[in-house]
Amino acid sequence: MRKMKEPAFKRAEPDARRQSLIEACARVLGRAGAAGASVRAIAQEAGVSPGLVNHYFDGVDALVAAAYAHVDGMVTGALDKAVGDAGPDARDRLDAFVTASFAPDIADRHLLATWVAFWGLVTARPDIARQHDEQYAGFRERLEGLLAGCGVPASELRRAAIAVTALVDGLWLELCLSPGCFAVEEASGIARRFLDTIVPPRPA
Amino acid sequence: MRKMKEPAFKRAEPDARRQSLIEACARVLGRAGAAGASVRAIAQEAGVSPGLVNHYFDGVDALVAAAYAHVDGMVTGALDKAVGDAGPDARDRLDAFVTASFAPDIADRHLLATWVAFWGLVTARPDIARQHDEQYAGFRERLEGLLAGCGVPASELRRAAIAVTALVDGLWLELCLSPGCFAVEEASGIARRFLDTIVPPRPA
DNA sequence: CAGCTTGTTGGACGAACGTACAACAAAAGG
DNA sequence: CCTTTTGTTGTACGTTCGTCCAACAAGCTG
Repeated sequence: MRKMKEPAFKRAEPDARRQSLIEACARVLGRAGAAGASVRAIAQEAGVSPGLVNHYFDGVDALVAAAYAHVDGMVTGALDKAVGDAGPDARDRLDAFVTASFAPDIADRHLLATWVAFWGLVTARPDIARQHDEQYAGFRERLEGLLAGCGVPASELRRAAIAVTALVDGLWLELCLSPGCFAVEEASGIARRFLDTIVPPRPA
Repeated sequence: MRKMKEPAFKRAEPDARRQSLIEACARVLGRAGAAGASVRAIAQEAGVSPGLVNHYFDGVDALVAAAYAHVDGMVTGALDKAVGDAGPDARDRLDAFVTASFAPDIADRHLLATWVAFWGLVTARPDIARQHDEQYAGFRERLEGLLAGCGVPASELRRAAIAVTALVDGLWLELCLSPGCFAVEEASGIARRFLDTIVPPRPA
């Protein structure tokens, strides 16, 4: 039997390699927290040599920021899908949005780890603080659209979006940190009842 | 002039020394984040030699946990003082509680850093997760007392406390992360309006 | 003042870190 | 098949980390 010399490694498209590093970073963060997210650990998780991390990213911080953006995009995608599946009714779509925020794969400790690692960088690094501002504004903008569809007047839109975002985030955070404290159904129930107080009742 | 030989160091009561290390840890966390909170940095901040940290705490994690407990105690104290200063009316006391949660020295980036560092440990360490559960339960219990005083029925007390805690925490978190996004007055206004929806109106 | 207790020091040690770079090899082009 | 390109490797370097512990000295006791 002829010995086939297998390639020692495979080249990848730069974007694909970046993506695999980002996902490896998110996995390491979920498993070992920010303290364990070293260049070596991430490279090993991605199955590449340590040198590649610095070849694609300017240090671990930039990689964590990219991982945050990636996870944020996944969450946004999941929420958008939930809204799309909810049908045409505006209030149903809004309810689907907040309910999906507490789905098991969203309100998850491993996802929280990426968020926490990112928050840890916001304090010290102005450029990352700006990234947070932008992504947060995007989240609120999306929510404002759903609220407007439910008849929330434009003058109250901003305030309502801030409030709903805060409540959902607070519930989501506590759900991740203390999963046994209250149930997912309680969280979405609380959020929906809150929506009742800021969304005009449906026309009969 | 006689040269007085000053002592090279001063002994301290164990509790006082622990306290000074805890406060130094909180300051370092606020300045440099969890990444910069090394044994050496904390010891230097406290003005002692590095060896003392391991003499009083089992590693940096335990010190961070103690710093979290300390900061949490300070926040609790500030909120209690605000409630005490609010007078006898139950609703005034409840309003004071949530308003004080957004005071400049509470909704502060430097305080958030301690929280974030602690949250980063919750994921990986069961004992620290338990500590979080306990302190969070304490916060909610306190809030339940205020809500009960306002006439919230016992059957809804738990749900209401979870909801208010989540909203306040969500607003507080965003206020720390993006101070320019909305004002403190907006946050407390949102929280108070929410309280109107779960607290029975005052008797005329 | 001498002796004892122990809080405190400060450096030694190995491990792990981020960084940088020369060598290598996979894939593409001629 | 040879050459070129460049994604990838692996290592070496200096730094910083947490841990440990023998030596030191502050302050109490007698």
